[in-house]
Amino acid sequence: MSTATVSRVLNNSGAVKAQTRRRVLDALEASDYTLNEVARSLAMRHTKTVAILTTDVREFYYAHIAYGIEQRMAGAGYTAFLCNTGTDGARQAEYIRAMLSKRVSAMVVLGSSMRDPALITALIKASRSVPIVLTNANLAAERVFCIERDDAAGVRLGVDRLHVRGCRSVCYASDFAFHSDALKRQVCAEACEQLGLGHTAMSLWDGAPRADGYVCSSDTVAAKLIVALGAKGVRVPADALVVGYDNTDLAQFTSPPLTSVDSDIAHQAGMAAEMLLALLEGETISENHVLITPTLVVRESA
Amino acid sequence: MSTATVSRVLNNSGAVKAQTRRRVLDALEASDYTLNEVARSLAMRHTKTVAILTTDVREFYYAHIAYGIEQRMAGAGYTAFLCNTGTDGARQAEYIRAMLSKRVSAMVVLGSSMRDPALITALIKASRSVPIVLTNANLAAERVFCIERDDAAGVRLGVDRLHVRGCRSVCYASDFAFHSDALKRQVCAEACEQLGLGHTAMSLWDGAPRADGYVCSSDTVAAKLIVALGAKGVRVPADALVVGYDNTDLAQFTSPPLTSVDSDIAHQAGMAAEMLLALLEGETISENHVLITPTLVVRESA
DNA sequence: TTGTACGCGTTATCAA
DNA sequence: TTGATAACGCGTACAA
Repeated sequence: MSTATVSRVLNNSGAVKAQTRRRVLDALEASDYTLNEVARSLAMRHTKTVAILTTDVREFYYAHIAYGIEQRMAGAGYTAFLCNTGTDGARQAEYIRAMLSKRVSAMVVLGSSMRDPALITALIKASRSVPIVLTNANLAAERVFCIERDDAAGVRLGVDRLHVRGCRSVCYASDFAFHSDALKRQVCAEACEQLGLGHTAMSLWDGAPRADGYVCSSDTVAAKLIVALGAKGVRVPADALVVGYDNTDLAQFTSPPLTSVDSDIAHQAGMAAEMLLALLEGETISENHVLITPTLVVRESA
Repeated sequence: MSTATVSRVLNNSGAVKAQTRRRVLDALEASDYTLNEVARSLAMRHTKTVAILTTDVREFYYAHIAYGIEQRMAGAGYTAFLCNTGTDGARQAEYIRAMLSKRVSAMVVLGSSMRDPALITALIKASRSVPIVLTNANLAAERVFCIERDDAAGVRLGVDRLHVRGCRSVCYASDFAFHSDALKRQVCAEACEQLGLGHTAMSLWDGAPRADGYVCSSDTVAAKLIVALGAKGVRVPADALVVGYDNTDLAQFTSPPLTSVDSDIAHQAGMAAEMLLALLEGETISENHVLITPTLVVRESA
């Protein structure tokens, strides 16, 4: 009963006589022994863990992606660390260093604006030692892989819908909480111009400018907008049309229910996980930037 | 430059000459060295990690608690594992064993029905080696600590409100997705009886029985109910009153906005984290069952 | 103030 | 088929 033999039965590695195997198994049972993964990790030089970094899991969108990734990785024998980094670059870099110290096998970061230099340098430094996948973010670096939903296409879907329904002027409504807002807003303006539509943008807190169609940055914004509009006597969809974004549960519960851009979160999480797994298998993937095309789910608000 | 000296500057332990310290620091800088926490963990026999086990982070409630716990623990130097266990006891037990192998310093499990024997035995076995805190769950065991919101009080708050507003018959509405439903339903019935109110219960899918007041198991259920009621020509709050539960973001966006039972999630997460921390400090806490008293946030639906 | 040497619980190599 | 034994990278007595 040497440690070597025990290790062999635990890992089904090497050859061991059926009789001794039984003996070991029994002894293990009796002594409520639990394998020490940290020792194993040290010896094997890998931990079978992934770091999930998000600004805030309380966000519907991130909670769903985090869930999808954790589940898929768990199926492959990996365990997930959860990091709520907030939006401060220094803090995010701190988390990244911590995860590197923990020797995670890979990292995935959900939807951070890639603007803060502290974050960026930490990320590309990290990319030298572990595979990194970004979702809803874009960073051009050799060994970091990005999965983005195609927000340009998503916004265009919304504008087209408003156009088809006869709107004359559309407004991009947002609380500008996310880095994706800048792009969306711009795309919205361009699409309107192409279609000959009037265009404005608003922050929710500014009070609504006059428009007969609204493309919102999220369902939450859309819901708030409908309430705000209602308070001014503007009824949806009779007087104005509203398109939400993300097609969350909320879209079913507003009145009227929201027409919303759906970006297939589950699919996105799945892609991220598969990419992670492929990278961990050592596969070399050539395309390090994939775009997810959204669809429009039509309900009553537009 | 021996490993011992390096270790000393890294941990500020022992005495080391300022000059050598500088020399070590410079060398570290130059060689982009990253401390190996797994080796340290093995040597120190603790990992500074907590396991957060939840059935599903996509649930608003659990995402918020997980967030709160992760943040507080991170502040204390701990890292969090995220486990989406689902509701199957065997699978939950599997996750618990895995976390034990990873040598987590503590575990917190969010809102699982403590009915499955596989879960229970795994949990009390685990409690022999690490501190365990349960939130929204109840398990009488020596070294397991529970934090529960007082659902009895919460439901009573709702029923009282309906009573005060003049309802004659109330219905407990739920999709019966959670283990807490059984208790809530029963409490609702008792409260109604005490007040001389008619009482029924319904699953959302059964079609609404006739009542002029509804206490719901969640805001989501309340939102669905309002829509279903509307389809039958029953207007809220004119024809019937509806009370939601959890006071989530959703409560602001339904029409009418929901009166909802608020259980102060942030507070609950805070308590869980503090308790965890106290336990990790080796403090012996006598009361292993604390109840959080909810309040009623009044809006327009009741 | 610094360095040497051992232990933490595994896996892996090599003899037996 | 099995058992010593050397890593893995860190803290830490203990000695220098």
